[in-house]
Amino acid sequence: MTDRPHTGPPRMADVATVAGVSMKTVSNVINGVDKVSAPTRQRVLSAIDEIGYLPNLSARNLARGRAGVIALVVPGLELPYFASLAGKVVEAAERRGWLVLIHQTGGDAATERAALEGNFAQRIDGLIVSSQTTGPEELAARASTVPLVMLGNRAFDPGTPHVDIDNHGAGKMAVQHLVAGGCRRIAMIGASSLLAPAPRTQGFLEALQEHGLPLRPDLLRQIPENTGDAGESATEDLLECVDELPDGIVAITDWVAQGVMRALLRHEVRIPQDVAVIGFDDIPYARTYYPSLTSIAPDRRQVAARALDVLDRLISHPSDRVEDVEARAPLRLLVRESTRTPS
Amino acid sequence: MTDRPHTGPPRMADVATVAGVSMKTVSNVINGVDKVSAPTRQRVLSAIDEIGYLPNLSARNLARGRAGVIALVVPGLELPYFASLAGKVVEAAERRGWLVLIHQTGGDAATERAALEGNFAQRIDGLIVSSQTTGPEELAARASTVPLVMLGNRAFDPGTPHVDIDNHGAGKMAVQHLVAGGCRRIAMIGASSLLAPAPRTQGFLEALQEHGLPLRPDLLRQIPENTGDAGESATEDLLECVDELPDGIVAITDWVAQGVMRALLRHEVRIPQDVAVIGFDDIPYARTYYPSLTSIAPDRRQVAARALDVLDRLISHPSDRVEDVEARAPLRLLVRESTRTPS
DNA sequence: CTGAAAGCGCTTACAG
DNA sequence: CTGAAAGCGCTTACAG
Repeated sequence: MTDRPHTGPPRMADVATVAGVSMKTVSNVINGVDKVSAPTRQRVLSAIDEIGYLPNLSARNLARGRAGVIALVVPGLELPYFASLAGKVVEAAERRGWLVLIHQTGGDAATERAALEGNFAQRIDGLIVSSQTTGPEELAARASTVPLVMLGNRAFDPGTPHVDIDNHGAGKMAVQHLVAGGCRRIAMIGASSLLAPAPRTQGFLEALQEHGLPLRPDLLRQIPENTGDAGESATEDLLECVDELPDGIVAITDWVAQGVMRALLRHEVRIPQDVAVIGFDDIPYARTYYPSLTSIAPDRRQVAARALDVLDRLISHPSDRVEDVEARAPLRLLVRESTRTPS
Repeated sequence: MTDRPHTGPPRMADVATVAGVSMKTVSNVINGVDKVSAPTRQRVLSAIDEIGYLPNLSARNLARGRAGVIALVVPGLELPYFASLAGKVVEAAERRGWLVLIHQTGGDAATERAALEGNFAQRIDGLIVSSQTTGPEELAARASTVPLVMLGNRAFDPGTPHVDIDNHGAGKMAVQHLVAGGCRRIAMIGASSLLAPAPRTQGFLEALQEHGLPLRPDLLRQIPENTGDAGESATEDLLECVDELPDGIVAITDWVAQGVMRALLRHEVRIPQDVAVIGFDDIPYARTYYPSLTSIAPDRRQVAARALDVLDRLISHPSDRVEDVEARAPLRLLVRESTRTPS
């Protein structure tokens, strides 16, 4: 052990002493700024290893004028979808040297607005927001200049950096899968208004048409919020009001789908024999429901990685044109017990 | 707007200028160290408000010799139990001025060991570990001196700071609830070995005895890991091997309970009419299963708050006696559809 | 209570 | 490529 005239954890100066170089060189090796000759580089790396040096990020960030922290704003980690997403974001951020401040709004609009403005207990360098309630209006009203990336399936103005999935395609994909399994009367729980159909509903409608299936307005149900409870009561309602049962149900999210399945099971409707059910998001528990739930979802790891790519870019080059900073994650269909496969 | 000879976000020096005091006084007001006269204090607070000052935590932490970061080590945010726990820890930490580095081990033993040693990409001031796999042996082998608080239902050596629930009491409570609902043949999925029963199993056994119910070894099932799959196959096994069905099942976790319910439903066993099911943890989705799951769990907010109390203490007073740093969170029984209530 | 100043451990022009 | 030094924005003895 080389003795250092210093108590406490090793500092960059200690590395420099051990390696017999200047701090500048150590810094160069660590941050890969200037070129360092291979042998020098090796000596520095050995010294780092020998004394167990770990950069002091407080000092680094102070010198760089950064916080080293990005915030992830979600309704809450109680919701498996956001929890899983947060896990992927944390991982992707760790790889890029960011620390993630997870901020839970509890779905509260005021809390969310404050978060959009970057009002946290600490300074942050950037912001990722995944929310059901933030839309174009809220974003237009934003005053903060903290770089922001939106996540999720809301429609945004063209100028908003966001990572999204192909919702139109997802809606089509759901119908196609149900039709392939033999469904002909397909309902949608959590559809948007037909007057201004959201992309997923649009895809749903388009696929019906492509397969020559009639549009039955009474099988399209709007719900006040995308929760299990809302899905359950909408399905109860559907079961009572409709003269003939649907043979397939597209639920706007997996969570809603679970409510749908609860209602069906309570009415002793068999899944998928009587009614097939498909959701979106692939929440962790979709695969452990009974029956397990077929779902359409992007690879969340990819969503997180793209969001961080975009955010990194916005932080490093604030002047980048926003048109370039949209990204779409590819979709996967995860077939499980709640739907029939083509025979 | 007061003009400042400075670009970038306002600094403490700017607050001092505006308030007409020294930086020391501003610091005193913010950190509440020395007494500051009420009028001075007011002037400082107004100045902070006026120029929108937010302390630079990198600078503060650098000066204090802290990282300002604690790590939370969990298997993964895909698991609703740990996700929910992480949410509570993040909230409790935010209130105390800590930033939480969430580290997911994926259940990997080597990754977990590295985390126990505090080997992260960044320096941390303390560590909270919630894990199914870390036990007394791993902790005894620990070399790091980074303050650590363990969370969860494992048995630890007396010297380990940890926040726990009364597992023995939880086991008893589960049986008592089932018995109150009329159950007489009670099984346990995820029991520990009878040779060295863990507290929860012990409580289970004790409660059986207190109610004069015989111990039926074939109704006690060990499982390799606490997952839905393991619970499902153990229950399948139980249903096939046993001559008479149990009328109540205690599952070691809610996740396991879900597997139990899957197996029961598949065999067209009615819940709770034929078999009542109770789990532990109150994972977010327990209440949306069909049938919704009765569960015993602590208030996770309290668990998180206590863990941070303990960790705060360990960080501030490293010499504190460890006997003082254990904490137990009170239990709640959440009665739902999967069990019968006393008639 | 207040002020001037050193120091935390980095990064980064700047001069060699 | 290297070195000496200023500066990031705080905290905290220290002298008043």
